[in-house]
Order: sequence, then C-alpha cells, then structure tokens
Amino acid sequence: MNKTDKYCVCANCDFREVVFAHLDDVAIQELCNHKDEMSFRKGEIINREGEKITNFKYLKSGLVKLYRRTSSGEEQVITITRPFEFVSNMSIFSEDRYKYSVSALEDSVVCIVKLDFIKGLFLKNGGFAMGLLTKISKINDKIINQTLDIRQKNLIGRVAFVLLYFTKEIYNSLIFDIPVSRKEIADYIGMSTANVIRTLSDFKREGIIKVFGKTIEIVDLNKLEIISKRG
Amino acid sequence: MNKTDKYCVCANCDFREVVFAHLDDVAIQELCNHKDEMSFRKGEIINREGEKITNFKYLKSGLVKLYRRTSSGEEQVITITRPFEFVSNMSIFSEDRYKYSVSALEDSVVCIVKLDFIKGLFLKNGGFAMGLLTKISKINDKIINQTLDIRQKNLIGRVAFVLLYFTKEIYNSLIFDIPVSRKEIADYIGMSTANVIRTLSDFKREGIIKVFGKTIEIVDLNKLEIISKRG
DNA sequence: CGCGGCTTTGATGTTCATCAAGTAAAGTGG
DNA sequence: CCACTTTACTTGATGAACATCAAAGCCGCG
Repeated sequence: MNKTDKYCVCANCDFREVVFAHLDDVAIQELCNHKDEMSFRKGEIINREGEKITNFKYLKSGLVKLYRRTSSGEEQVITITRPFEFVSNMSIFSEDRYKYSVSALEDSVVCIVKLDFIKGLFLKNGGFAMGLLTKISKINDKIINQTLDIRQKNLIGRVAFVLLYFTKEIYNSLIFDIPVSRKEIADYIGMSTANVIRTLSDFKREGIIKVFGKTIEIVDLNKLEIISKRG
Repeated sequence: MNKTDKYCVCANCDFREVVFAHLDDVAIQELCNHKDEMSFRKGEIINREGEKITNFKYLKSGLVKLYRRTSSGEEQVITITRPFEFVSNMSIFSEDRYKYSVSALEDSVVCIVKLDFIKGLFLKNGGFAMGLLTKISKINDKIINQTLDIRQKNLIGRVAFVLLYFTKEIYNSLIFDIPVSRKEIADYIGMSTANVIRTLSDFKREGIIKVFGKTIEIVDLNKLEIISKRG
C-alpha cells in the first residue's frame, strides 16, 4: 500500500486480469506508485456529473449505480454494476467532464489512477490498449443492450427483469437484500414508483417472490423468466 | 483505386482526419492496399445481426440505420447516422459477431478494411489506438445519451425530437425529404406507427410543420424545441 | 414517542397502443 | 402505360396500460 513497499499489492489484485493483464511487473510497480485506494460508504458519490475527469477509476469491491439528472430534475439510472464490470466512467476518453454521476449502493472501494498515467500506458503498450478498448466496448455494449431490452418490455416485464438482474448478475443468489429503494428501481426501468410497488405486490400475491422489507426471495425463477421474456 | 496506383486515394480521404490522423504516408499506402470500397443502394443491408465480424467498416457517404430485431420479431432502431459518425459497427472489438444490423437509408458508400489489419495498426501505433478509442467512445456515448433522452420524453416530445434530429444533425436544413417510413420512426422512438402519424398530423394542424408526402418542412423550429425539451 | 421518510394500496384520469376501415402511393406484370 | 396488387399512410373509436394523486401504514432514528 505504501509507495516504498518492496512488494506491490497491485501485482496480486484480481483486477490485474481484467485490464492490466498486459502489463509486466515493472509497469505494475509503476501503476502501484500512481494509484490510490478510496473507500466510499453506501450513498456516497464517487463521480459527479459535470466534474472534470482527471482519474481513471475502477471498482474493487462494492456496488454502484451510474445515473444522470434529467432537465426536469429527476434521476435516470443508467446501470447498476459490480466490480470488474465498472471501469471508471465511460467517456473518460471521449469527454473531459463526467456526463454521468456514480454513487455507491453498498460500501465500496475504488482504485484511482491518474488518467494521464493510463493514457501514457495506452500509447506505449498496444496489448494494454487493446485490452482496455475491449473492456470499454463490452461495458458500453452491455449498457446499450440493457437499455434496449428494458425499452421493449412492458411494466411487469421490466420489474421481472430487474429482479432477475439482481438475482443472476449481481448477487448470484435467489435470496438477497435489495440495495436500492423502490424509487431507484423505478428510475432504472423508467416507470412510476407506485407501479413498481404494485407489480412487486402482484408477484408476491401470485407466489412468484417473497418480500420481507428489503429482503427479496425469488420463489419461482422460471415464471419470472417467462414474464421477463414475454414482457 | 488500384493496388498498383502510385498515388493512394486514401491520402486525401476526408475520413483520414477522423480516425487515420495518426498514420504516416507509408501506413496510409498500406491501408489503401488493404481497403475496399463498396456501394449499397437504399434499403440494402450492410451488416447483418449474427454475422461474423471480419472487417472494419466506415461510412464514406450516405445514411444508415443501426437496428436489431427483438425476440418478438419487431425491429428496434438504435440510431440513424451520417458518415464520420459511423465507424463500423460498435462491438468490433468486444464481440466476434454483429449484435446489430446496419442498412442503408440512402445510397451509401462504405469503406471496408480487414479487421486484422486495423488491429495490427492499433497494437503498433499508440496515437492511432487513442484516436480510435476516442471515436468509438464518442459514438457509444452519443447512442446512450440519445436513448436516455428519448426514454424520458412523452409521445409528442419524441416526435419533436426526431424532427429536430433530422433537421439539425442529419440534413442541416429546415426542409428535407425524410429517409425513413413512419414505421421506422416509430421503431426508433419506441411508439406505435399510428401515433407517430397522429402526432405529425397534430403538428401540421398547429402550423409547426408542413408535410408533402416524404418532404417535411419545419415552420416553427422554436416551438418544436420547446415541445422536445418539455416532452 | 413522535417526526420524517419510505412504502403500500385504492381511486381516478391521461396517455398511449390496438383495431378497423379507408385512402393514397408505389410497385408489378401484361 | 394501364389495371392490379401490395404496401404505406391516415383517421377515428375503443380499451388497456400506466401515471398521478391522495391517504394511510410502517419503520428507523433522534
């Protein structure tokens, strides 16, 4: 953790495989000297829309949401994502200011590297550049796909989609504590809070899910899949 | 145009500024030898969803739409774009098969370069890599933003948005021949064909636009902007 | 224990898709 | 070039899907 450490912690970081696979030990050591780790508590903002982009950030642990504020002041959630899926904000290479905000949905740890350093690596190391481009492309693809998928669904299909998303992509478990409010779900899938709740109640009534406050258990995964697809 | 030509046409291509700015004359000559130009007539398909990606393609002239087919068989238009905005399909670096189809809305000319050659350049030339990443990021950003913008609008706001998009981004003129059917507009902004038409008729009745078949004239740009924003 | 925020449910009205039926336009084959 | 067919466009009527509003319950926190 310390700059004078003989052994660099970055060398063993799980993230190394994801974007830093093409860096040799010297480069990793250098990365280590340029990086900073920061903790964010649930609810804290990691990036703020409009702020100047000076760092390359990636999520080491935790859970975050990417969102923006519409002209009318409402929040629009773009995606919710786990470590390794979230490599900084997109647009670090296309914009000089953040277009979206990022905040922590669970306590999170973020690695922060000066953007100039990353850009330097990018220019020098073709393999690293390719890896990073691929990663960024995948993230963008995923967001676009998700948004298009949601758009074509009706209300109950969307709620089913969100439940499946948390079960399969985020928690990998049929029972989980949902890290977002009902309103945030609504902002994510583009519908009113009241109707999100109503739909959840319907699912509960039909025995598809069980709800205890923030804890949700998927009882009939299959039925949920069908609703999401047909939606 | 011929591989033995002393003078390479790529050297003077407008596109050179856009993604090939960092290539010297030798590399450009090489590019020239690896590239192919292809014409597509209005309606023809340039890339097909699911097909293997083997080429890097960019639009030299014309107009295209990027779209996919939903599980229920309907078309979902992702974006409509002019030359220089469309650098191949996205996902050339993240997928090995096209996720979306691209077809020509007007007669179009596409430049085709073997993807391997582009990847080679990318690995060797940091400046080129950075330029390409930036370009791809911008395109992705634009699509995501557009999709989010559309999502938050109501029906009439969306139709106003499309009209403004054609006027300002595509044709740069208050009067233009709309290159898409009413149904395609509907697939683009996610609403029914009947309601697109109805809304256009409303705009016509209110004197905001004039419509003569495929030709549309924006009469009251200001009012359209207001409707789009408020939508 | 009481205040404020999140959640839940019902009632109501708006927005929008769908259906149907008709018109215009654009291909198509003789 | 004209009759025929097909496809795109248009409009109205209807109902479904959804947002909004309002009121009440719940839960955590000072």
